[in-house]
Amino acid sequence: MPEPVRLRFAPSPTGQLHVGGARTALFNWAFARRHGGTFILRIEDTDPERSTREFERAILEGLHWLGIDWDEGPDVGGPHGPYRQSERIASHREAAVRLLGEGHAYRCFCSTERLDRLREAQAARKEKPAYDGLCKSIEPSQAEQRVSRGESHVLRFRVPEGETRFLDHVRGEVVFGNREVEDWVMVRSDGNPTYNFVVVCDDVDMRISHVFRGEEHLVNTPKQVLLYRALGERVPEFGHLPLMLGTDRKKLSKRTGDTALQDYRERGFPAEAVVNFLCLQGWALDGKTEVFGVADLVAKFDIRDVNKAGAVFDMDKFLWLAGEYIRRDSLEHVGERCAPYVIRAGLMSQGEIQARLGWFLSVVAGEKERIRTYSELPERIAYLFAADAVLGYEEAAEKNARKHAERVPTLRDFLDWLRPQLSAGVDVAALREGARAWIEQRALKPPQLLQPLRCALTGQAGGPDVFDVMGWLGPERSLRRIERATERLA
RNA sequence: GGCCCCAUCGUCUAGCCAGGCCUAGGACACCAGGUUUUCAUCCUGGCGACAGGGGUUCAAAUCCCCUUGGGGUCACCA
Repeated sequence: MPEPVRLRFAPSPTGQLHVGGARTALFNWAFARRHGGTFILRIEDTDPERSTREFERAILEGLHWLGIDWDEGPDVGGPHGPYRQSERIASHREAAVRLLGEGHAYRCFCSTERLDRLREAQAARKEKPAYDGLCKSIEPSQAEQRVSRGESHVLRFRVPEGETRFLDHVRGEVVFGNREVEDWVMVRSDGNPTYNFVVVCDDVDMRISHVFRGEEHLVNTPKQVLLYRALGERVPEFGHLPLMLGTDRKKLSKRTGDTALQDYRERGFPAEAVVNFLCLQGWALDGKTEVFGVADLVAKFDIRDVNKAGAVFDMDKFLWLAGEYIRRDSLEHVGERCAPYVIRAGLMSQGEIQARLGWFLSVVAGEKERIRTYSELPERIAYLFAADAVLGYEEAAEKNARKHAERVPTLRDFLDWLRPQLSAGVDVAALREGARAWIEQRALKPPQLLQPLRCALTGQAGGPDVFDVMGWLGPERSLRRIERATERLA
C-alpha cells in the first residue's frame, strides 16, 4: 500500500452528477476512509464552454446528500490547492514547458482541416484514425520560429516505442502496445490543457496514491502512465470500476432511464437506499447481506473485491431497497420526508401539516409499509382530500364492491348501526371491534361488508384498515361517503 | 473495423486469486401457499445459472487455450 493513502473524486461540472459518478465517488471515499487516508474533491472544469458553477454546486450537494465528505476540496481548501483545475493552469503550463524542453512533447502545426482529412482517409482505408506524426520531426528551433510568427499549434505528447503495462486492482495486469496510443494533444491551440494532461499533473501535485474510476477510462490509462514516466513521477495504483449498464446492456444513458443522482433524490429515494444500491452495483458486502450502510462499506470495502463485469441497473431491486429503508425508518422521519411531496401535490400546506401533525403522522403510518419512495405517498392518500360528493372509484375497487350482491342493503344496515356509534366522534379501536361483532351477528363474511365499505370510503381497491380511514375522515365525511355509495353501488 | 475489457439464475451477486467443503449459496423479480377486511408487510415453498469447445489434473464454476457473445474506446470532451 503506497503511503500516504490519498484518493480523489474528480467530476467535471458540465452536468448533473451521474449515478455512476456517485458510485465512483463512494468507492474512492470508502477506500480512503477504510485505510485512514485522505479523500479529495477536485473539479475538472477545463472545458470552459460547458462547465458552470451551478453544476459544481449541485455536484457537491449531491455528494453531501449521500453522506460523502472530503478532506480537501474547492469549498474546504487544503494544502494542495487550488482544487479547481481551471485555477491550476500555471502549474500545467510549467509541466508542459518542461516536457517540451525534454522532448517528451512537440509542437504540432497541423490544421483541424488536415486532421479531418487525415481521419477521413484513414477511415476510408479502414485504418484506425490516429495522428500520423507529421510534425513529430520538426526541428525545435524551426518550430519556435513558426511559433514566433504566430502560427497556431497544439502540443502533442511524444509516445515512445514499446508497450505500456500497468496493474489494475480490479482487472489485473493490462497491456497496451504503444503503437495503439497516438501522439495525443496535451495543450490545445488556445493554450488550454486537455483532460489527459491535467489529470496527471494534478494527481501528481496532489500526491494521489490510488485512482479508481469508471472503465471507460481504461483506454486513457496508457497515455497517463506514459506521462507519469515522462514526468519522472510515481505511477499511482489504478482500479477501473465496471460500468453501470442500462437494460439494453449499454452504458447507462438518459435513453434507458434517469441517470442523474438528483433525479432519484427528487423521486424521493432515501439517501441511504441510494448508497446501499450503488454499493451493490459491482460489489457485495458478504454475498448474503443486502441491506447495509456506509459503516459496513467502510469496514469491508476492498478494491480487489470489485466485479469486473458491468452491472445492469435493476430498478425493481432499487425500489425494493428504498421501501426497505422506509419501512425500517421512524414514523417521524418518514413523515418529515414525505411532507414536501404532499405539499407539492397540493394536498396540505406546511401550516396544515404542522397544525395536524398527529393526524398526518397517523396517515403516514397507515401507508409506511406500502410506499417505496417518499413521492409515492400523495397519490396514495389523495382520496382523503377529495370532496366527498365527487370521490372517484377505481375500477378494481368498484369491482370488489359489486362482487357482493347484498352490498347496498348491507351498507344501509351498517349505516344504521354506525350513525349512533359516531355521534361522539370516531373511536377507531372500538369501531373495529364493534363492526366485527356486527358482522358476526349477521353471519356475514367480513369482505361482504368491508369491500363495499372500502370502496365507499376510499374508492381504492387496496389500502390501510378501513376503520383507520374512518378515523382520518371523521364521522361526517365517513357517513356522507357511505351514504353516497348506497346509491353509486346500486 | 483496430485496440482494450468482460462472461455464474431474467437482474444484482457469493463461490474463482490460494482447484476438492458446490447435489453452485443469497437477494430482486416471477409463481404457489399461509397470515390479514383489501392492498402492502411478514412467513413458507417453487421456478431458475457456471456461454460453447478443447486442454491441465485423481479432481475444474474455479487454472490455460480457442470459439462465440457482450461492452468500452478510438476529439484541440471529460
